[in-house]
Amino acid sequence: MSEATKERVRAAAEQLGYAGPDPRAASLRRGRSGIVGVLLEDRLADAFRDPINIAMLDGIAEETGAVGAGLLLLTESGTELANVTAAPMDAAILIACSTRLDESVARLRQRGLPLVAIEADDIDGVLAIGLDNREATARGAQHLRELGHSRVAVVALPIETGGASGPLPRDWDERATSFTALERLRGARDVFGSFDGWIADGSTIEAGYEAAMALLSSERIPRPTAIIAQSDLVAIGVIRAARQLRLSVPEDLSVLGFDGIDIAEEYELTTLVQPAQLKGRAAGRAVVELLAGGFPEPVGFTCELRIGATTGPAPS
Amino acid sequence: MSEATKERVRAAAEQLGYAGPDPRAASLRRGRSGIVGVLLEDRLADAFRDPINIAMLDGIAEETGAVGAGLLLLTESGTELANVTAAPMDAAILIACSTRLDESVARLRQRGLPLVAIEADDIDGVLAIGLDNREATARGAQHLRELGHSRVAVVALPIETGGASGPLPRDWDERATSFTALERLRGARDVFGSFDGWIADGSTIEAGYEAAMALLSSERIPRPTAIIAQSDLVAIGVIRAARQLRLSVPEDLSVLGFDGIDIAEEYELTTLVQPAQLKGRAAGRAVVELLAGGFPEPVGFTCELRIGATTGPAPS
DNA sequence: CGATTCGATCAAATCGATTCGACTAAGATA
DNA sequence: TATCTTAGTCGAATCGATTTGATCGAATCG
Repeated sequence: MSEATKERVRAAAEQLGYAGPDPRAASLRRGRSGIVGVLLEDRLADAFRDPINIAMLDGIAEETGAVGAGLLLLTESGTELANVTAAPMDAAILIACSTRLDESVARLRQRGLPLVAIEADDIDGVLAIGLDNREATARGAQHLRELGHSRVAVVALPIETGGASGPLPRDWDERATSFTALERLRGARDVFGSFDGWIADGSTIEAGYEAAMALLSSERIPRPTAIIAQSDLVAIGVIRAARQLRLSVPEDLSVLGFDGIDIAEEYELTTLVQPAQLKGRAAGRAVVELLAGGFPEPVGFTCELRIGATTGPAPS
Repeated sequence: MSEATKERVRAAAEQLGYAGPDPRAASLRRGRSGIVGVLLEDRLADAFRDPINIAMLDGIAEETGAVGAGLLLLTESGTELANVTAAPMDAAILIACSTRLDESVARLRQRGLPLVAIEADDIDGVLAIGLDNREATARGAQHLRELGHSRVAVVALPIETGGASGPLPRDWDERATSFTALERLRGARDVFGSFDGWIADGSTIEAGYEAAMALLSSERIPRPTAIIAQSDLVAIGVIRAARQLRLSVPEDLSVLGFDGIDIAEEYELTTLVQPAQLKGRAAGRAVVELLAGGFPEPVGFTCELRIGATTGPAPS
């Protein structure tokens, strides 16, 4: 096209007040909107309070951003089911969703969207990005056992959406719908058989504090010598509760975390370090491949046990 | 419609493999996609590292989610300019964007989208959600002056996109494009006239630590008796650097923060508490109103000076 | 009983970019 | 010179839901 013509077109567009090609029309015709949905279980503030989720999201953004796709945040709460149905996205990434029963996931599948799930049950047609939650927790538990601990308690992440915090029910294996929490519980059981536990209100320091207070000052159950926390934030809360109760860590109480977030290093937390950003990147890359018509393989990541200063020999 | 007909339709849809109404087509016809864009200056991981942004985003989500709109995350980096142009959104919220010159903002305006800017220069047709950055900083600075400080230094947030960390240039008033950093610098100038300063690498503890190390161990400039940090995270970094250098806070060095994030309370930080979530809510509500054809008013929020344990009388 | 109205049903036009096919013109080759 | 490419233009069909206007039947009212 000649430069003069270009200019003439530009001028005409200007005069007519043409605001540029309408993305809506383009996406209808092309069948692509350039949007990848990210479905989060929690409400936004909760989801982003945990550095793990942020790292994952960042990994996702890195890969999807590279092909010019935007990230649409979707939460399952309330009226937003409409959102899941009506959002013009090309694919979706499910983060920590209870995929088994969930209605929104069903809708997404029904729409025929390529789906990638991070840490979820295997589902037909949904590409899984996994983490060895169970084995990793077992490894951490084994570490505690080797230190002589036998009376351990678990502070679990919420095991079902909308569930309240409180003592971990005996039948958690049947009741839990949150995949990650469930797998980590199983890992603890693999080593210790049965144990007491408390469900925290989320992956936050405060929730960990509350839970540990309940566990450590209960008259109903004997005080554990070690606590397996299902996240580092929770573990930090546990440590604070112990301090509050004048228990020293690790002399009186050993604390095991999960995640390996930055702040855990300051506390010299013994924890299971997971590659959160890589997980996100893998999910992002999988989505990109799926959209390009490829057939990406499921990916599984493993955690590394990092021994810090919060676990020690069981008190005699 | 009769129940029988309904069922017949449903069956037919099932048989034809109809995947539900196509949101792309609906959004073309209706002229609405149900998506609100959120334009962030930083890359995602940086933006979400600061609890302030998360709180804001949560506030936004609360209001936009209530009308069934999803949030599309957009960053200005690299190839994503295409994104800003091609994303099918109904409106956009600009967070901490350098609105004056920015190309992406120009594109958004050109597209005729309703725009809401949080903490930005006034622009025609862009609804402003403001914060009294300048006055609040001045109030904090005044507090320091009343404590007898005269040699203060500022650790500033990045004053331009892509700018490196380093000493604060004398001509910051002309060079800065980041509205928030600029206003807070002006607030400090209102009270102290001139001062030394260092530009941090972002709103993180590490960046604050680096900056304070540079400021406090410099041989070029006399050691300040107080440091004005432009965010709480930075302030915490400053405190750590002071500790590292065996300076006690507030005896040897007073530290003033900004934001009032949760973690600041643990440090008993003297800081300017801003209503971050309200800011987000206001922006969200404004967008909703704009989309409904209303004419919302600009909103301005104010910070509250919370005096903690990190500021004290200047050493004699 | 005829006329009016209300509701339901259906066909057609619309949103705006993209893509496909046809057609034209200019240049290259036999 | 005639034919065949190649490039470039242009009109028309398409994506799929929504909305409007028209048509029809039934029920109500005078």
